Amino acid sequence: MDRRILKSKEAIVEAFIGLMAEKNFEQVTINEIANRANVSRGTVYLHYTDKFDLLDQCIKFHLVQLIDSFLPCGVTGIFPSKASLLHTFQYLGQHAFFYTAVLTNKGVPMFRDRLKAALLRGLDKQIDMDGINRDMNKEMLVQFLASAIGGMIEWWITDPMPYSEADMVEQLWALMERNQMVPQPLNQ
Amino acid sequence: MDRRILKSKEAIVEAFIGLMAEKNFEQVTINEIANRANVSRGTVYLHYTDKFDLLDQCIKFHLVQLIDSFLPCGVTGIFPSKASLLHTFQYLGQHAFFYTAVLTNKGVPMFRDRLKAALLRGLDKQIDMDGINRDMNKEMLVQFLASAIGGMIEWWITDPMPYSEADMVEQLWALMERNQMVPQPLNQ
DNA sequence: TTGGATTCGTCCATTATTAAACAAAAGACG
DNA sequence: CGTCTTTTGTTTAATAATGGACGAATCCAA
Repeated sequence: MDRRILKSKEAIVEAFIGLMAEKNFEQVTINEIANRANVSRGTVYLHYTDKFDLLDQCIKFHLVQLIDSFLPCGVTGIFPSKASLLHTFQYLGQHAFFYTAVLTNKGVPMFRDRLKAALLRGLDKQIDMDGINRDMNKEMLVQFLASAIGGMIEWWITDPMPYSEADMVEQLWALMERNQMVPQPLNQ
Repeated sequence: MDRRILKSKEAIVEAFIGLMAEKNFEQVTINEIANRANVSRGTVYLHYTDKFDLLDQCIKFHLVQLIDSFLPCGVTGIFPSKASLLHTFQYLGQHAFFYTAVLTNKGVPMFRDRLKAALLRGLDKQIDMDGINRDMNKEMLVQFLASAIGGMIEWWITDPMPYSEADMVEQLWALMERNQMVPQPLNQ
C-alpha cells in the first residue's frame, strides 16, 4: 500500500484513539481528529465515510490482530500453545491504550459484544468436543467459555493490570486445558 | 506552507539528526535518511540538493532560532532582558540533541565557526561602545565576547549540562552587563 | 585490476493530500 | 422561537509524494 496512505491512517487512528481516551465517542469531531492527526479534513473522509466507520475499522483491525496473536497461522499448521497465549497478552499489554479506551468509553458499549463475538468464532474452531466435553451442548459451552475469557481480558485491561502477562497465561492456560480448548498434554 | 512539506521536512530533519548522533556525517547516506524518515528518496531530493544542503539548512534554521530566542523582535521594539536570555537557554536545552550532534560530530567541524559567526552578527548590533567600552577596538571586543559566549554555550551543551538554565542566566547576565552587551541597570 | 553491489542524482507518470469552497445539518444560546 | 456558530459531507484544481527507472559514480571484496 502507498506509504502516504499508511502514514495518514496511522496518524488519524492514533488521534482518534487519543481523543476517545479523553472524552466520549459522541463528542469527538472529525475536525478534532484531523487537527490532532495533522491531516487535512478531506483526508479523513478519503479513507473513512464517517466517524462510525473509523471506529468500526479500528475495532475490526484490532480484533483481527488479537485473534492472530493467538492463532498466527489460522486453521492450518501450528497449534496454539502457551507461547502463543503469552504473545496474546503481550499484544494486549502493548495496545492497552486502545482497549482501555474502547472498553471504558461510554459511547462505545458495543465493543464488549464484538470482542465476545470474535472469541466465539475463534473458540468454535478450536474446541475439542470429545472426552470431557462429549455430552455438552457445544453452543452453550462456547458461550460459557467466550464470556469467561472475555471477562478475564476486560478485567486485566480495565483494572490497572495487577498481574503480569506470564501470571495470566499460567492461570488461563490451565483453565483452557481443563476445558479442552487447546491440545491436551500428552501425559494424560 | 503546505502541510505536506512541513511534515516531510520535519521527518527528514529528525531522521538526519538522529543519524548524525549515531555516526559521522560522512557515512550518513540519503537512503538511510529516507528510510528512517519513512519518506521516498525522491522526496529528500525534492527539498534538498544533497546532504550538505540538508546539513546547511539545519544549521541555518537553528541558528536563526537561537538568535530569535534572545532578540525576539529583531532590531525594533523590546530590548533583551534576563527573561529573554532564559528563553535562550531553555531553547538550547530543548534542542540539546541537535546541538550535541553537530558540536560533537567529527564530520561537522565547521559548526563551531558558524555559531560564532551568528553570535558576532548579533553582538555587533547590541553592544554599547560608550562608557566602559569607549576606548576599545570594537572588532576585537566583539570577537572576544562572541568567543566567550560561544564557549559557554558549547561547554554547557557538550558537558551533560551540569548547571540549570537559571544558573547559566545569572552568571552570563552579569558578565554581559559588565561588558555593556545589554541595557545597563538604572541604578548605576 | 576486475566485477558486483550500493549509492547517487535525476527523471517520469501516477496517486494521495491539500486548501478552499459550498450547502445542509446540528448545536449553542439568548 | 430565531440567530449565530460549528460541524458535516462533498466537490474542485493545484501540488506534493510516491515508486520506479535510469546511467553514472563510488565502494568493496576477490
